[in-house]
Amino acid sequence: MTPEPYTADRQSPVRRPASIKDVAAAAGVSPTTVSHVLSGNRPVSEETAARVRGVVNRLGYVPASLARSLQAGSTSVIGLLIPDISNTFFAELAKGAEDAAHDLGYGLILCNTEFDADREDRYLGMIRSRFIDGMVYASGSPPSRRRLEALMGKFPIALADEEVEGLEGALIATADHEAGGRLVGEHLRALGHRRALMLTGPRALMSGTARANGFVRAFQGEVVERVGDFKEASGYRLVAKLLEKGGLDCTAVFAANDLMAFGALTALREAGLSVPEDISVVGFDDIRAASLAHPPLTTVHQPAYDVGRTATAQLLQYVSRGEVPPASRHTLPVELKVRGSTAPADR
Amino acid sequence: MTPEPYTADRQSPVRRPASIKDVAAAAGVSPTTVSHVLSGNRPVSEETAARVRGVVNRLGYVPASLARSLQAGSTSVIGLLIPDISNTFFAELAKGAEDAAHDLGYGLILCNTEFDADREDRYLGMIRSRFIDGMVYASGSPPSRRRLEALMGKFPIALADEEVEGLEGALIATADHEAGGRLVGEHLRALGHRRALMLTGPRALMSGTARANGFVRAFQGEVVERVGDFKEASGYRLVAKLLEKGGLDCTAVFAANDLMAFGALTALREAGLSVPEDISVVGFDDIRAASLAHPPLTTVHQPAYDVGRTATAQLLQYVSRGEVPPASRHTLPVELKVRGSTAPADR
DNA sequence: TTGTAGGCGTTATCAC
DNA sequence: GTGATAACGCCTACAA
Repeated sequence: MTPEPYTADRQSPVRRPASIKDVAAAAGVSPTTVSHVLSGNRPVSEETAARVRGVVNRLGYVPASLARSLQAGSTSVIGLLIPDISNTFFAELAKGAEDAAHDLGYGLILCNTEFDADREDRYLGMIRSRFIDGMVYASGSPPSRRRLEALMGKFPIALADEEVEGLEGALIATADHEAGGRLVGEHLRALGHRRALMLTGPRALMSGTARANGFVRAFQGEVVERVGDFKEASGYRLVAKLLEKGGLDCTAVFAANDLMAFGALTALREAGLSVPEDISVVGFDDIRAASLAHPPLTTVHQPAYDVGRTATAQLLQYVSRGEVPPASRHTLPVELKVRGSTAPADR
Repeated sequence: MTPEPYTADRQSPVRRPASIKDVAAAAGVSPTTVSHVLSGNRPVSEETAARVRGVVNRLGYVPASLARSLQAGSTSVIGLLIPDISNTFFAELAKGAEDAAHDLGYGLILCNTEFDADREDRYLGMIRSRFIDGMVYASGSPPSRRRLEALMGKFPIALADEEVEGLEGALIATADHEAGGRLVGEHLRALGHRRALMLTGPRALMSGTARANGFVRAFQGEVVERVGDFKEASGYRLVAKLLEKGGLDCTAVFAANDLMAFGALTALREAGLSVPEDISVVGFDDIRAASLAHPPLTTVHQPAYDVGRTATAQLLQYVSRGEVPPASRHTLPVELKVRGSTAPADR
């Protein structure tokens, strides 16, 4: 780099953008004044201000946010960590988070991990290196727990829709998973089901445990459990494997989320079983495709948008004051959506 | 703020994070040495290095990315602008972009605009203020064109899956929209349809124009056109309104994307029409819900992941050299997925 | 093998 | 109403 700023003007090499000094020099004032014209932080004579604004426009000057943030000690940007961007449940959650952030003048960065620990690490690095001021954590890859633990307390983090086992003292906003499980249990029991297959998510997640507890308690029947990973493929695989080994021996399936329920649906269909005549299927989340599917999926509606919005608003309340958030919990109500995938167990 | 860094140790106020100076002082070396121990940019005696690393761990030192970026002149982060995060088409595109970015050591920020011009502006501001090194633009809100035009050429921007009318000299990666339209036209014609309703996206988008051109040319029948906005609700509204006014007078509907096709499906069902018996429906994109829906939707499969990946890889090729990308175009193949929502037009 | 000094672009403090 | 100066935290010539 030569010390002459405005020399290189060929094609490709990006010209060095104008800095506040360039503007000041061109306007015949000090950088201080330029800064104040732009921020309005102190009075500037109208004449000077007009001249400065002219130069700003002519040079296309835009303050470097990096320098500004470095000096301010914060970036006014937070992150939202989610495991699977193509699950529309998280998309809705993200919308809530985005709206809450924008309301308070913060930017929101969406961080998608694909359930990948390395990727999660990379994104968490953004908060450790203070590229972002805080993080809403809506992911749930189990191996991340220890890392999370080390981070919380040092950096502003809020948990959305998910709790991590053993992690306490956190700021948490979740749906009422236990109630959701209970609603499903009661529904299936009322339909006469007495033996159900439960497809869960990874063990370390409290949301899953809470759902399972609520379900088992209310169902009061036999429950076969299989552990999956929230992906459609795992719902398919678990059911297909049981089918191979001589049948499900159940009249109902309760999947940890709608995606896994879709996988189960496909496996059942391929095995020649009809839903809900031969077997009932229930999901969790109530994503858009649930009502579109055939048959329309009975599922538990989670207020995804509100969960995202609440977690983010809570977090920002502390971030904006430069404080680490205290423990606090917000539990949002859920609702059972009875659709076409469940029916009485009399055959 | 008192000048003593390590005093405040109460509860909430976040303690000032350790800086390179703190580490240097604690290890009895200069900041330069700490920097080099961490970067490996010049040899450091093993003894010193070990001591420094010890202090780094003890203090939990993480270099401030802002300061690093300010000095380096780039952040190694790029953005991806999309209009609708809950459309899984964009989710897939984002995955491709994310993979390409990570492969080259770049971070990717997902920017969701909800088709909102203000929000798009905010996010484009990140590139003007150099918070990010470049942007993959996969949005398509028409009013943004003038802004985009001003930005391209000054900042590294690539267009993914979308071209904006009149915007030339850009780096572009899209699916073959025209071929997609043609495939649909041929398919419907072969089924005996002669009069079709075409639900388009906003006019300013070239992708829609290309699809329409391909369709009209291959269909060789009468085409009624209605302009929508890519949202499910608009597909519903347009069809419902025509139905109210005395029927569609068409045997087939070609929607600009799957979401609008779903909306059309709902409106038709509510009017007591069956698909495909009474009327055929075709979408575009082939999102996950398309094959799940009832009936499964005939649609054009776009290689969303590859579009995102290609656009991003192309962009980064120039960003990493500090160059503004030249004009170039990559057109990716599409594929017609014939499913249950289309049938012969003989009734 | 290590240290000193300057600069990245801003804003806050202090002085006039 | 306006300016000089320092500081945010880092990297990297240049020097020893």
